[in-house]
Amino acid sequence: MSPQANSQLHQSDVARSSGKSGMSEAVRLFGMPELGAAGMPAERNSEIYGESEPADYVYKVVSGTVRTYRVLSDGRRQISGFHVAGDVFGFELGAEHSDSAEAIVDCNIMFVRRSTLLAASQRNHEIARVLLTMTGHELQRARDHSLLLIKSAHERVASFLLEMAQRLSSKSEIELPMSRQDIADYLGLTIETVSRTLTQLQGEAAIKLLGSRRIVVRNPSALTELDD
Amino acid sequence: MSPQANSQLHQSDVARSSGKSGMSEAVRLFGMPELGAAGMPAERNSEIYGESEPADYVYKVVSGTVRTYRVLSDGRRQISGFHVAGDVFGFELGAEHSDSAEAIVDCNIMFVRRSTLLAASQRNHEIARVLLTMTGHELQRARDHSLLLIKSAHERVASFLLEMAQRLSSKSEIELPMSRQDIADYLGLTIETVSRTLTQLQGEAAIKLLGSRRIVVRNPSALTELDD
DNA sequence: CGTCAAGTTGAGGTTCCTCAACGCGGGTGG
DNA sequence: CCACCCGCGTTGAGGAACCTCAACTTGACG
Repeated sequence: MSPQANSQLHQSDVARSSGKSGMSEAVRLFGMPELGAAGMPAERNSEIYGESEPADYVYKVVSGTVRTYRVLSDGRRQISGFHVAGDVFGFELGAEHSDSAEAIVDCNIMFVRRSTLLAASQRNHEIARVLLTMTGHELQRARDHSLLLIKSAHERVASFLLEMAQRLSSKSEIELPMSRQDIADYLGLTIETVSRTLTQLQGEAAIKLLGSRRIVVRNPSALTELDD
Repeated sequence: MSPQANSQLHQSDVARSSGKSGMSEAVRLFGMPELGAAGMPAERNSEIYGESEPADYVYKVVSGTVRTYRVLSDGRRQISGFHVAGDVFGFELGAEHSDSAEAIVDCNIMFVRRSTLLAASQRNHEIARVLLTMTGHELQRARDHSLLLIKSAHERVASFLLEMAQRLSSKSEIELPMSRQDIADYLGLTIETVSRTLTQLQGEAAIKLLGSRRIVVRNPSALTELDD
């Protein structure tokens, strides 16, 4: 599925994204009238773009959560990142996407043409700077993810919970939009190991499970010790 | 160790870097007179910059091989990349380096001030474009590295050999500049597992070991099958 | 020829995966 | 309204992959 001209949301609807600290530059970027950003809904589990499709658009999450992932020939899937409101995804340097993107829950998405963005960056230094900063942030996240993958299962789950607590909740209670399978594929573990580890963390009084997707961080320092 | 004004190599000495396909843009970048690139030697195992030091310089390998890495609090080390002649490293968006860099063998290194580079990119669209492309390449490599880390030991070692064969040799014979410990820390394995896996690959007639650092790829397709 | 770092090999242990059964909850149809 | 079903999650038992610890080998260099 590629974005069509039938943008079913008005810009005014999608412009009030949450835009957490740090990434607010990307919010401004999509708000620039010269880029002609449009909006569209993406329903749960629908594909936004696929690996090796032409990378003609760059996307921003307005609401909901998106996963980007790559699959190996034998079907193993690695989720390279979760993208929440305010996050930009799908920006590539090559002509084709190197990963796929799917909505985890019903989402609202904005998009701009990549060619428009690149052309604008030739004229506008500010846009060029934001593009570089965005790519640099992605690089940072990719490296953090690599570092995550050399840790033990306990440490990976703890790091994941801290990351999610920081990114999608202000309080200590986390509402996870993704399934155990998504978490497992992000952490390079199996769903059973993720489940067992969460149970263990609860046993250590580090967290409390309120239903499978609601988690309270009870003892953040216990998680932080596992994180670094 | 930070680069000093005492550039002990003339530009003419260091300008003839090998500059393999693709990354040749970076070569041109360091050749631009307005950037005032300078050169320096870096001897085997010496630090080029350290984690959380100010990221005042951007570097390019002229000759030799460099490792960049991060360490966890308990001493585990992850090598995020090996950098050979023509590769750029040490470019950060933040004020501080997020990894460390060391020369694996005696190297010649060029460097430019980051502030000079960023200032130049404001005036020169070509430089801005090269910076973005460079960062994008790094992003691609970081993601490939993440994907590597979810594979089995066999697959990781095979992928590593293919990567090295492609990057630092034209023939099928590879001369590895790095130790087993470096390889292990790059692949998220132990030296024993790396050693055993190489022995096994030799047993499967996929490779031939000529001394610990010289390897002949005997059956590339056997490695490629493990790679994707 | 001796020394020392680097690499290899072996034995045993730990972590995580695999396969399987069971539990829970939300939706649908009788 | 209840019963059933089905996807999702949890728990258990056993096995495979990789790690740890230790001994031995190799090769480079004085």
